Amino acid sequence: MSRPAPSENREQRRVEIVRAGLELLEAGGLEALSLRRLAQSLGMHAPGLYWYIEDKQELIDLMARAILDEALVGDPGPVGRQGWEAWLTEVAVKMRQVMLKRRDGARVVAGAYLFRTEAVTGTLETAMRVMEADGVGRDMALHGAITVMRYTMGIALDDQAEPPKRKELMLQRLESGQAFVPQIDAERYPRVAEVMGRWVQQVFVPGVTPQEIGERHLRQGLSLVMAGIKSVAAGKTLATDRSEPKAD
Amino acid sequence: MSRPAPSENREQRRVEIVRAGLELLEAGGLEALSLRRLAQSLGMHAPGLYWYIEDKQELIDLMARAILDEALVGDPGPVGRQGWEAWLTEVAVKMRQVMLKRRDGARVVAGAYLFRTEAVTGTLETAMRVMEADGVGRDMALHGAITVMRYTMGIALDDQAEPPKRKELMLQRLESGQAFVPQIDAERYPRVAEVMGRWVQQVFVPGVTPQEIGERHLRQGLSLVMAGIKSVAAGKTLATDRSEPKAD
DNA sequence: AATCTTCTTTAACACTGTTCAATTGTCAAG
DNA sequence: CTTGACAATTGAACAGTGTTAAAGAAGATT
Repeated sequence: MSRPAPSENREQRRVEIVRAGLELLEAGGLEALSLRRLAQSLGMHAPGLYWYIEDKQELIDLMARAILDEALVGDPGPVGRQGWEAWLTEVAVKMRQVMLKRRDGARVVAGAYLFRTEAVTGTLETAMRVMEADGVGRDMALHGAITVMRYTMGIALDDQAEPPKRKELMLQRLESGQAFVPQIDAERYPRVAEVMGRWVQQVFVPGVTPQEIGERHLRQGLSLVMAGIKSVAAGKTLATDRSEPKAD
Repeated sequence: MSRPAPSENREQRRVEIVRAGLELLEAGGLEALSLRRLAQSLGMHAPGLYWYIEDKQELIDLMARAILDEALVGDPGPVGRQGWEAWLTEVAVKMRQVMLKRRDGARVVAGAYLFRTEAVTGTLETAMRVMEADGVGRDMALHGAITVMRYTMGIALDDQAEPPKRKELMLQRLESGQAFVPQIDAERYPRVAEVMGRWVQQVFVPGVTPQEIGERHLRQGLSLVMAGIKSVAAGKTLATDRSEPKAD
């Protein structure tokens, strides 16, 4: 009945709440993250949470920050002979990883207005430093780094968007060993059907998890973006351009 | 009391429901999209909707499809001397536009598992056709086109992620003519702060709407991706690589 | 005239986030 | 010791959500 520890620090309890929230998320996805359930898992009742957080939205923001921090905080930047390309790629892969680790993790991060986190800013700064040292222009550097992160977000979201129903159906077809024809009309869309069909084959390569396939896809998309950065930076076609992403 | 028209086609009513849903979305965002409100706007009661849709999720899927169709259906492909680069860019811009037109439109599209829509497949097919004709390899073409779309999704989401609170605060500062220092620690993140500060200035250029700024940003990000595609396609460094995005 | 099918409503269930007043436990001052 | 003040928590309630089950109305079919 009586909570015995009133001397605890508030901030400390806050991170405990966030941690519990993340556990709930990991277990049951976003829809399982209700304040009552969260409170119960902490041995208290829902309204009590409002002493620590303003909103459910604030809780989600904090959770999003925690997720991103897990990937970004303490990153040393490129090590040894590692170029900014390889490093940025690894950072993106790590971001994807921590988001996909939790069910709906990507949605949580996307739902919060995340891109002004301390950790993200730090990573951007590091990226700019090493890119500038490599001859990439200032604006181009920041612009490129932001592009990389946004692309990573987009792809992670898409990775997790697949609703459970469809996932089950896929597994069923896979187990029953069916021919697995992707539902693409080969008559009308021959090119897409052909390539998709070929890609789908590779899902069956044993020993390769869907995780790895998604990661490989991310890496390939990133290689496009990176190549674009280098190519444009070398040609200086964008250098005189004033780029202006959303301000805050 | 009594609905007089029983001879209506079910599919027809379905699209009416979707249209009403989109209107509701446009007016009040995702949180205003409740089944009761939707039913009321159609002159019926919430449970009646379940004769037409399975789920609220299905409704959202249909709405997402409708939004994307608005941007993609009937697109003629590159016209005249327009190259695939310029065309794909316009397609992406249009996608962003129809999503941002509705409040939370991007979130709706992202929430549905959208990337197997007929319209999207058609656009991918067209993209592949023109890109192949320009010497881009098959896999590279599809991969590049998908990358463009995913990046567009990511950026649209970010555009709409800004919570109302923060938007108000920004407007307040803007109106009060304050110095508008972006909350970035210039000591620790000098590069980011410098460039961001410069970018933010441009928000004040009169006659330029936030819409246009966001669009310009999208175009710039896309130019990176496009440059990447061309550069990699020319160098063939990815040609022998087996790219394998998520299968379905 | 009775049955079947297609829609629609009423009532209810189990939830949700959130607010408000009342209540505890703890420590310091009178 | 008692009295407040304060931090932390509870119970009850509100307005709303998606969803289900059963009942009802209207036409078409038999």
